[in-house]
Amino acid sequence: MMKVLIVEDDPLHRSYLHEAVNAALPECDTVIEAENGTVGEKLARDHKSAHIVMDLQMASRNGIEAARTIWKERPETRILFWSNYSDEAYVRGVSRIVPDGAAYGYVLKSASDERLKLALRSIFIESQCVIDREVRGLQQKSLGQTNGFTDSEYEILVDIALGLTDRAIARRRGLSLRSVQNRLQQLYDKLDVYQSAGDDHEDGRFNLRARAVTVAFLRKLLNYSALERAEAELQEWLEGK
Amino acid sequence: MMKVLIVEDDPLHRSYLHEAVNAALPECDTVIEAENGTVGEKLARDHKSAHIVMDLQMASRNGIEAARTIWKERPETRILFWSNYSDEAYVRGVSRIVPDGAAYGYVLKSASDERLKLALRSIFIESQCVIDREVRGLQQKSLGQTNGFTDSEYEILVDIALGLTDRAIARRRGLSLRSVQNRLQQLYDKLDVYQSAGDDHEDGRFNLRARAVTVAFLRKLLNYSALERAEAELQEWLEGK
DNA sequence: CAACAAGCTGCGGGTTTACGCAAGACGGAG
DNA sequence: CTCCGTCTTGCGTAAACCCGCAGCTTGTTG
Repeated sequence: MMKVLIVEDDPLHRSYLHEAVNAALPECDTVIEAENGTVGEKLARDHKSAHIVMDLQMASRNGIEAARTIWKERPETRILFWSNYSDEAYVRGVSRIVPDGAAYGYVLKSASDERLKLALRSIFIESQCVIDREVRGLQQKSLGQTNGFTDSEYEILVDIALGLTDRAIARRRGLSLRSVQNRLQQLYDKLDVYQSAGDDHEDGRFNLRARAVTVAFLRKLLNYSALERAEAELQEWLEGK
Repeated sequence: MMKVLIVEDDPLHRSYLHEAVNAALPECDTVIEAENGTVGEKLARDHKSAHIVMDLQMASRNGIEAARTIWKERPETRILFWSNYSDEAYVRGVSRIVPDGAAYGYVLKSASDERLKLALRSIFIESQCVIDREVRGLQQKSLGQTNGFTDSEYEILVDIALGLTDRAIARRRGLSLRSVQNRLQQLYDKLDVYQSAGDDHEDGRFNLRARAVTVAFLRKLLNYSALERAEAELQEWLEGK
């Protein structure tokens, strides 16, 4: 006897998931559906669901936000994230909110039926973590600093993406002005903002700060949902003086 | 006797479209499918298709790019854009590439079956333009300057989003440095970058340039695909000295 | 403990931005 | 033709940004 909650805003994908759950989990007797994050949170609370399949990238409230509040209330909830993309921004976002020892999964929508069903069983029955191969790669790269970004660099990146000044960042992160600028330089380095800047002549130069943000976007280090979340956090911080 | 080409990367949506086309257009005897923009372009060329349903936002080559090259080769092609979102960036992108007098449509994926079928018939049979109500609103707002952005403002926005310096923009657009900065100020005005900057104390100020880009992103004036296109154009311009 | 890498911080200066002020240029309304 | 609004441009200034140099604090390793 098991209950599964599906949070996904595309009706086609939702019904596909519904079928997949039925096929993969005969022991599941109830499937409920939510068409966005807000409803998802509410249903999770009402039904005390312990098994959730969650889309990232929904209009009303994205999957990461929803998962965060759900996990905050009930950290043992098992969540399978089912996403179109493997942007580093998503991967980072998810791995930042997963509670210690929680079982979760990250499967791409492009995965085969078979893989999806396997993941469903592994996570919901066996309480194992299942991370899509492709996603795994990113995770490795971003945690091991080889060619990846440390948390502090990522933090700085987000801050300039939000449009904060050096001074504001310094205040927010409790650093001196110079330290902030140091981190910026590291960031510029890693993002290769210089090469594209210099080219050959010192002709068409870039504004490093703005360019860094763009490059990060193009490399999927940032995306809309990450920005949205960061902006919300920023507003929160601004309230708290 | 009619041929329809479907360009869409999500298999679920693709087969849904296939069915919808069959149901709405009995006079259509052949339906071909492409799973990304690159393949789409090729098939369109090979089959000389005059009727296309096109997703925006695909991994390999996005719908706007594909549509552009297709229309360049055969401007009388009828294209129905079928998209998840109505970002201003998409709407603007589409309306920039549609040839004079061409029949095209823009329908959201959230539209009902009925509306999709109606749009298919209107465009492919009657050669009429069909624009989703919601999208229409944006279009109006963005062309009429009320509360919207002029082309020159939008141009500047893209340029700073790309990370160009004032000087570089001036060269690229054939303006003086000061003119560029004027336009920037207009832009900052319209994007309301000041209010959020000043707040109450002149304490936590924003970097206007970076902030403008973020705000534009959050308001869907820009999105990944627009950035991608702009970046490609920029590189092209850099080549041409 | 000594040695060393990594990160924080202040100082100083060259460059880029943001923007007020004001003088032309252009185009439509009266 | 004249008046007026919009757009462009130059000049000048205060602020913000980019960054090399150098002194300090840490945590790590032999």
